[in-house]
Amino acid sequence: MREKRKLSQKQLGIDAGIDPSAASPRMNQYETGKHRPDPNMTERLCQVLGVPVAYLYCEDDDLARIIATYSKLSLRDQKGILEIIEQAEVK
Amino acid sequence: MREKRKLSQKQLGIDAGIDPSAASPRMNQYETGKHRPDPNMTERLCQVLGVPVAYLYCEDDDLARIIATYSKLSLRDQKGILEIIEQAEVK
DNA sequence: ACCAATACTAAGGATTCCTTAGTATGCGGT
DNA sequence: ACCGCATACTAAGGAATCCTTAGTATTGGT
Repeated sequence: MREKRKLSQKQLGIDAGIDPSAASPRMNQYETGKHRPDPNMTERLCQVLGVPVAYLYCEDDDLARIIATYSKLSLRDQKGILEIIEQAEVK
Repeated sequence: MREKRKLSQKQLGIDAGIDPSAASPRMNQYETGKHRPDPNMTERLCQVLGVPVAYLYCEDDDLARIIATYSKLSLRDQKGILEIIEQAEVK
């Protein structure tokens, strides 16, 4: 017996702390764009999905990629990136 | 005669399209955290301030700094940063 | 001290979201 | 094909949040 792979809308909401009886409609309203999650819920959904909140607010795909990648690097590598970009700034 | 340097809360709001008679209290409510701007207003405020929306949603100060700095680099330098961070990813 | 500009607060009307109830669609098992 | 269940989706009203109006407090310049 294995676990399910894909997370349903409803289950994602439940994992983010929504009452199970309300999770399905709410998540659907988010996905269809009828409503938007408030900041707290946005935070929790991102935690479940494993992406930084900032990732959701990027029109720039390259920047989105940088954010997602950066957030998974070791602290050491993160600091390295920071230094490099600050070099570029003054260059 | 020179222009003013610092942007008041109110003026920032006006520049972002808020009715001048309401700009001061609204901006203050945002700055003090009593209320939060809706997504459209967030977008406009960021445009006026010249920062990407993602910048506001960073708890991680280093990442915030990266986002702000990156967004002001030349396209050429931006691509360079992207390559470097993708190197780090697989390393 | 005075004035003007800025910062801030309270309270209610306006707007948006969340919940409840329910319908529709997709899909595996028989 | 039919049934049963899980998932996806919608409507509508109560609940929560925001925006506006009116006003007070604070700061900075002369």
